[in-house]
Amino acid sequence: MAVTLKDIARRVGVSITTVSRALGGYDDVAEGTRQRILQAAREMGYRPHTIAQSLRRQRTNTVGFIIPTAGPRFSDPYFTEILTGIGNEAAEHEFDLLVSTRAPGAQEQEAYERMVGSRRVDGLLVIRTRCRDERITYLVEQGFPFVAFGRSDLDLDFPYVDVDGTKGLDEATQYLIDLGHQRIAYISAPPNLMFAHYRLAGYKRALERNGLPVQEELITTGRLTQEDGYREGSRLLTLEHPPTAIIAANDLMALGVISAAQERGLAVGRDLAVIGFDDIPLAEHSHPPLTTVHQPIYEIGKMICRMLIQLIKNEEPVQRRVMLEPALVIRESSGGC
Amino acid sequence: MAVTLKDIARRVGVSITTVSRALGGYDDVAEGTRQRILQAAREMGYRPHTIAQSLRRQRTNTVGFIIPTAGPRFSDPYFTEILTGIGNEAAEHEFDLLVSTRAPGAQEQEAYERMVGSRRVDGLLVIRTRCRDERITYLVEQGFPFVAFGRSDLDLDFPYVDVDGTKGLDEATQYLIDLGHQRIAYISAPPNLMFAHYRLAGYKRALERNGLPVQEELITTGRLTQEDGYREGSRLLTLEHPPTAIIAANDLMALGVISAAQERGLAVGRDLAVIGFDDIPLAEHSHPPLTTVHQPIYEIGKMICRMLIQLIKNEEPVQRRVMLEPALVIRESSGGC
DNA sequence: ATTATACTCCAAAACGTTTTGGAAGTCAAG
DNA sequence: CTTGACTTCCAAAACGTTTTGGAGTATAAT
Repeated sequence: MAVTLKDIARRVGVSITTVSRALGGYDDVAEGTRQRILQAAREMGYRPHTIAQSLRRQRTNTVGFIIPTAGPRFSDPYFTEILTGIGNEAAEHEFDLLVSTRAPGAQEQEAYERMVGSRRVDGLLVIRTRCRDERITYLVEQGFPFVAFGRSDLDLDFPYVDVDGTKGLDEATQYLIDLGHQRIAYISAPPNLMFAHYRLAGYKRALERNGLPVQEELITTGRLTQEDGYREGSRLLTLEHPPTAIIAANDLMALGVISAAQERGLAVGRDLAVIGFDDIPLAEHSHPPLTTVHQPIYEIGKMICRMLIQLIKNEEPVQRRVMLEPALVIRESSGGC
Repeated sequence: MAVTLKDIARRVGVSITTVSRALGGYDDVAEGTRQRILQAAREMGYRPHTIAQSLRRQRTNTVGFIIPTAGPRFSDPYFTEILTGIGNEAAEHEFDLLVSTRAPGAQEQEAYERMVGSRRVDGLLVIRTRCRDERITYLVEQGFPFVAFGRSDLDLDFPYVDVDGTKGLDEATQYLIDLGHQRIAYISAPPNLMFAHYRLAGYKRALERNGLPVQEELITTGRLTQEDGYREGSRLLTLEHPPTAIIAANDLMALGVISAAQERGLAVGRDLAVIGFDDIPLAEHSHPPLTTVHQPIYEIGKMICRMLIQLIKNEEPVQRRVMLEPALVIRESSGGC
């Protein structure tokens, strides 16, 4: 059986209270007693019973994270990276991480209600914010602590971190225009995702600023998978007047585009420029290496987790809205280097 | 404030016990009373306090999963997929999932001790078993329920699921030999990983069976990243007598090899055959599509999670050792189709 | 010698459940 | 009218902590 405060108390010949206070570092226990207690605890291999602590303190020291998956064979490396960030930061603060994996929809909403209602976690992390995001409405309504990765179109005040996707796509587009490209296609993200709009806006803004037409036939949408990138890339390349450059809303789709181009015998970087977004590790070692808009995914994971924990502990006034600058990382897939 | 059994009891005019029993579905509460209680619970939005339940029942209904990461920018899609499997299966059984992310080493061991000692989880999932795996020794020693993905070289009896890597690599190698390849290189995994040995053994077995020499210069090792695949691939291709085929211990490295080959102007599938292992979704849509040894990662995640939950509930006699057959998926990267 | 001040300690309550071991009440059978 | 068997209910203990509000004792100040 696991050893409890009671066991230590009995062995040292002292009350449970005193053991608790000695271990808790309070100064109302004599130095000698404290030593005997610490020693006994060590010898007996005492570990506090987290569940009991949580119940009593009304604090679980746990953050929740519901990963919005897309089907069973879901394997976006993006999520591993952000999860690593979140997990490592949580560990640093001695917080645990409760994870759920649910595809967006009713079951996902239920998962949120479960986590909030059952009081298993002190706060939640929301990623990939959506238009009229019900998760956010719900959490704000419940007054439940959370931090989001991504802004919202709801008129609600909540803490978030985001990357300026408009700027990122503007820069990427401008870079291609500067290289002389006139027909630049864009594979956008599902329109219910907030970032889809920001990035699309950046693309359009750059075109317009340079007096280039925004052509509907060059704008398409994919579900952020490599497969969709491949499919949409193929479509674009078989257009009567195919684009000379393709930007994808994320790296995975950009990699799909590269496959599509290579299958057609095009040399990516020479015959066709390709740019992605995210800068997942895969991007650096693709062939050719992918030009992409870098966002510090791991750091963002750490950051939102840190902010949430601050919020929970209501420590120092948290910076509630963090906007990060993306950076265009130029590699070979865009040519011109 | 959250509503408790006490609140319902007061409102319905009945004891806490009765409320608990009504909600728990016991048959010692009158039908009328039960209805009034259920109704009140619904109206008041009652949600059981999981922590309190756990404390009382001495069961957390939570499984733990410590992801062995490799550095901050860790983003192996393999882990997202297995996590999705685990998470979805857990949800089906109304179990929660507590995740930690730790690089192998002292901190990882501590994470295990924390999870076990603090009694926050009812069982653990161990993946990527290692030689003389301390995690396994520890868990067996503690008598703590767990299920592993991967066998062990320890003389211990524990439940696991594994894929026959020897067979997988044997088949892959044989396939290349049948295509006429004589110089087949192999990029192995870090030797502390159990699967590294099984796969390597399969490679050697096939060579020997066919009377081909096992050449040290054609066997190398990478840390399972695309980067290492690229590096080792480059090295192999600049050998005086370069191989005509390269097998990598996982898909990510195989993708790195493809990059290395293409950079040298080799047409993968024609000038060089490449085969991976895992069959991550990325493999299907690379260019050219990657021939690889398929293992059902998502299903394995579900399976080990299901087995663990059975173990915890000590339901039906669990099948303790599951060995899955891998299947060679032939795509273009290996040529010959 | 009294009072004040530290210093150590602890009993008991509380967190929200589940479970045990009856206590009432009702009803049919003897 | 008793007895026994059901049915329906509940008080209290327990799970392992933390925290509150003192109690007791020794020491210092008056």
